[in-house]
Amino acid sequence: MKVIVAEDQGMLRGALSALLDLEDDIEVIGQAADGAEALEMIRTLRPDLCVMDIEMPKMSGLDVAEALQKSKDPCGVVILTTFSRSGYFQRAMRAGARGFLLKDSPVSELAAALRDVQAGRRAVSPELALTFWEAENPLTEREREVLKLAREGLSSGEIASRLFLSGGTVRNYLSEAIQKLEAKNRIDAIAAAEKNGWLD
Amino acid sequence: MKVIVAEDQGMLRGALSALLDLEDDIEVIGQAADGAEALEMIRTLRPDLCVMDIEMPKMSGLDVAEALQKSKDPCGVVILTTFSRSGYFQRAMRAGARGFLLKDSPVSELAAALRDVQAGRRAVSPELALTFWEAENPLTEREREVLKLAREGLSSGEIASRLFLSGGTVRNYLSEAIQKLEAKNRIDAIAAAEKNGWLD
DNA sequence: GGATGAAGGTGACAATTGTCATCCGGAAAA
DNA sequence: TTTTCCGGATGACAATTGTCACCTTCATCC
Repeated sequence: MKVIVAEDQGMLRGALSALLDLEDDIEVIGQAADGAEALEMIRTLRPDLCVMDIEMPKMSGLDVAEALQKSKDPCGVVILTTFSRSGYFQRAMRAGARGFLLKDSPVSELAAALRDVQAGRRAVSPELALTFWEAENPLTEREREVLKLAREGLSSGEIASRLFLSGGTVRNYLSEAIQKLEAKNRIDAIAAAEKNGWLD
Repeated sequence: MKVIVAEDQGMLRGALSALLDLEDDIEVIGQAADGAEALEMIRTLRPDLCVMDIEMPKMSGLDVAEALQKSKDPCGVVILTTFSRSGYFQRAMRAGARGFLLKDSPVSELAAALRDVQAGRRAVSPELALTFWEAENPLTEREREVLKLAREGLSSGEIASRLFLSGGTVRNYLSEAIQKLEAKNRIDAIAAAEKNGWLD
């Protein structure tokens, strides 16, 4: 089967490609260093599968999966990620990903996952099956937006003018987010949201 | 030459070990998933070199390098890291590391670096040579300590009682840190310090 | 000894942040 | 149509955070 490897960290991308290529039934026909490049490559090279990192520049792996789904591209997606965050997993499943495994698994498991997916089965790291039951993202669009700007170190006032709101409203959203996440202040809230993959 | 690979992310650790082992002159005699395990392994297996990640559980790669230096262990250290942070680089050099490269380099470069170091030369990613000239950590011990607690989402008051200081003093340290780092507030300061590897 | 300066420590004050009660407008239910 | 509900929005208030001018201690240099 023909696969593409999309992963921004050069060493892992190269190592993974080399090892997968050693397998008799797998041929790596392309390597992408960011999401946009991956999408482009899938559309021109038409691989059977794509091994996709989530955290990448330009477009995240999840963005790419969603784009493929929208354009009804037949290329199967196997997500490969460092973090077992419930938000990531849920979004990946909704975006039609057929495999989801952690970068902690050995390469042999990745190869096995590729074969499973190619055969029409799903492949999910056991650690992640549990994640399925975890909480949904409790933040509204607005709250997420404000929290993301706060993460960049902006003050409430700056966030307000960036979003054309009053300062009070911004503080209000932050306050709601803090309570929903059971945090003590905005820093705590940012950490809590990130841990679950609820920002981005 | 006999080497050990210390890296917490399973997939990269396995892939790297497999590929290095394919080289005629390199033999991977051990793999460690955290710093403590790496140190233990170096002392019992006595490899020529160790490929060492920085961010690992229990002991960071830099902690291990420092421990080896203190005990005058002859094992050479090649640091392998995601981030080009000046603080990391400077600390690694002081700890006697002989190689320092980014996880963006291809595996072939890692193999070349191992040979260079084994031959008594240094091996440093070109991106990092510049880093040598970058700013030293401007934060005092106290400021770093306070900033690290702030990063966990603690309020000034909580930090104060944790360190047996008055609230005012803590705010004072944070204020100094904010100014030294040219940040707008504590969140910004935390981000700036982390970017340079000045916390930990 | 006395001057100098660096690092740690303090409280007063101003600015920013977090909380709350409340308001508004549109969609869904009655 | 009226009612109810809910997300979005607001300003008043209190708590927390950031700044500043000023002490203290202790080592260093004349």
